[in-house]
Amino acid sequence: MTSVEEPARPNGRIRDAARTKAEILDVATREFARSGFAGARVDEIAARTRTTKRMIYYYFGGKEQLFTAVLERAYSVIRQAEQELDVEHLDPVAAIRRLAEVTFDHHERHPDFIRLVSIENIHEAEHIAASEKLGRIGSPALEVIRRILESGQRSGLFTADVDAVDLHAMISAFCFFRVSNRHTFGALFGRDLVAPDQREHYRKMLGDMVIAYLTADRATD
Amino acid sequence: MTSVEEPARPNGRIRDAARTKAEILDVATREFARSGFAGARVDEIAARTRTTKRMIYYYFGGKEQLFTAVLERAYSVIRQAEQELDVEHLDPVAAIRRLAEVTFDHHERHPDFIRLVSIENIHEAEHIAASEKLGRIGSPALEVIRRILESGQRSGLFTADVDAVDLHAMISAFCFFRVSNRHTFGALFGRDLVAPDQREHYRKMLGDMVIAYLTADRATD
DNA sequence: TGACTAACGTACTAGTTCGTACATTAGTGA
DNA sequence: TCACTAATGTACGAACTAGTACGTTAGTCA
Repeated sequence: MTSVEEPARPNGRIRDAARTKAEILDVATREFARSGFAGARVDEIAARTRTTKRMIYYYFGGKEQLFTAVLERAYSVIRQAEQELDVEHLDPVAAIRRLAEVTFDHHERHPDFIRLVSIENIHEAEHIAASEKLGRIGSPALEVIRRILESGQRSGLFTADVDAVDLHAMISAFCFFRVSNRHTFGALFGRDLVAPDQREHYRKMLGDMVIAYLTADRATD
Repeated sequence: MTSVEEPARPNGRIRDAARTKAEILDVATREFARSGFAGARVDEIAARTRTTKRMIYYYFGGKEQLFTAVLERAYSVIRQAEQELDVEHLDPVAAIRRLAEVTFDHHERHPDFIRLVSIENIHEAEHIAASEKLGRIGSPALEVIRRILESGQRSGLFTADVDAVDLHAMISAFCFFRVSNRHTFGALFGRDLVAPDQREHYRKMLGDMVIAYLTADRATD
């Protein structure tokens, strides 16, 4: 019997379900984003955790459900960011530009999220479809866009025929592509779309594009 | 010894290197696009072919090189389509719109290509980097864009500060996202971006967006 | 016509990978 | 304080998977 004051946990074993669960999700997010669903290894995820593979199955049930949980958490982060959007006090043009910039920034700051969404699309969104939390959840940004658009159209600043979901798709497309296709685009055209010194350039380009589209007088056909 | 007239090849075995190779590439394209690189199974690809797994290794060397060969062929198809682009006789506005539409149509017609590119981005374009055929190949469309832009800017129709690669990225982003993110977008917002009855709508939207951006008078900062 | 080789097929293996049976312990409430 | 359970760890197995060793045959050219 050693008289040395041992730390309270001789085996280094602490119990903290919440921490363990969160740590698994953190590591799984990185691994799935890095290697795709099939490419990610359950053993590898476990190894990068302070716990064991057993715990992944204990808490999540399996690889598939783990990926779904990763997606659910990733989407909840973006939804939270969108909820903090505060642009209603701006005039429509400034509000839309601000919204586009926030979207732009979020995509840039969360490349792992972009990769997860790309991967989920390869799997035809089957995990989203199977998730109760994610089905048809929409996004807070959509409501904001709807209100800004309406205000801008009422005042005659914006062209009348633009739909909120379409505008959201347009903004997302630009932000998403820039990050998701960074590597092939860079390899083929020799230009890094995510280079730091190009950041302001593309941020402005997005805003200019959206505003130009919204304020152009289109020939009615 | 049967006296029945056997077909010329009693074992059904015909030799045709070109056909075998092409068939492997066809099947591999579908399988990689469907399941991703790690998710695709060499045995499955072989099974869907009239030949055997042995031939995949005989002609391509391995799974990795097979994927590279699939990518090379897929890119050569789009480059060929772009080379047939004939818009130089149009005025700049019409030419850009036409170019956008051709890009739009090509993306819609080749969803497997989109998926392969998404997958290659998950792998950070390592196969493109390793391929002699694909490194920095650019695209014929770029040269076309360059010429139209120059002409439009010279005549004062277009704003001066637009770069050809950037414009190509803008057009590609819209076309690519619509196909690549079809499933997650549909699941989250309940709208199918590739629904046939929405096709003309989005095609027009892309053209309007690009022309609006190119002809807008931007406040210089 | 017969020898040579490119093209092809079969059967197998070594290593991997998801998942689980079973054992153990930390905390907690009676 | 003790029993009970949620939380955790270990060891293992069945199935899969990329890749290969070895044998065979169709076409062609000397």
